[in-house]
Amino acid sequence: MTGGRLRTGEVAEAAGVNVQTLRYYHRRGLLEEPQRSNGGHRRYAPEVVTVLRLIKAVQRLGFTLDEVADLVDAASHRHGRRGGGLRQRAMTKLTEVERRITDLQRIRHTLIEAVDAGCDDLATCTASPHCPLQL
Amino acid sequence: MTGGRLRTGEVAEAAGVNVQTLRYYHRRGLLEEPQRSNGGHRRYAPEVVTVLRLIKAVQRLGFTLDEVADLVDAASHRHGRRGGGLRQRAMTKLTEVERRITDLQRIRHTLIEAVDAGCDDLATCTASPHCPLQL
DNA sequence: GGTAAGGCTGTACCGAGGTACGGAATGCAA
DNA sequence: TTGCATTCCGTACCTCGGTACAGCCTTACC
Repeated sequence: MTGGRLRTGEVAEAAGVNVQTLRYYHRRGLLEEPQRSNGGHRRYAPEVVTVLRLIKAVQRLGFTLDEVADLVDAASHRHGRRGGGLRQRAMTKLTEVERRITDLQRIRHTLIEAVDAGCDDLATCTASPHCPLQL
Repeated sequence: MTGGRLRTGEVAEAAGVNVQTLRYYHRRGLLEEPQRSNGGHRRYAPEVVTVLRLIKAVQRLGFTLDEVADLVDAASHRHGRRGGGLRQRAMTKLTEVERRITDLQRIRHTLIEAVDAGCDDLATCTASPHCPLQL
């Protein structure tokens, strides 16, 4: 299991990210630097593709790259009660997401009211008594 | 109704925005330039405060400043079928908002699954068969 | 008239998550 | 060995909605 190392472009393609994004993730400390060829080109172990997909999956759950870096970091050198807290972090993120949902639902109701009010013009709508925008 | 003009700081304070924001809105074409004093200081009609509050209200509904500028523009020189379409734009924005809500709800479910799965560490969680993150 | 507060302009910066560019060096196949 | 594709690195740029700063000028009040 030591052969078959991948070059930057191959990794990027396999993981569905841009080559620049890969370099950016290295700079951000999300991804550790792989081996290099004699000429300095990166030679990735194939597993990095899974790591990238994991990063993208966690990101889709609403975690920022800083949070992802933290999580990945915790996961990599977990020894004796270091690393983890994933469950706690997911719960925190969950309440954040729920708050964003209720915000958007309030916005949704206001938009529905605006559509129902039927006025088609800002100036006349805001002047009317059933304008849903409170100024 | 020609007296009582306001200076920049007074308008900003009354509308609850930063002075710089006011200038920024002028640059963006959201707000038309008011009269000036001989020395070049802006002299606002008091109505601009309402306009600012309107902008903020529309923005809270999820419209970008470009869209707000468009709306304000349409409202100001509405003559013969120009201006309007507010209802249509609100409907479009409504479907956008609804899509964001369903996205967030999907994320919410995945987070709940992750919490329920109970694994506290990325590395072990992704290796387990009931990991909710599909890579 | 003096002086402090406030306003003027242009320009730079923030954060988040990338994306693009330029010029040089490397890798790989024919 | 030649030639083209790919990668290297540093740096600049992008969006969005502002915010901050510097250096000078105006206004308002006493």
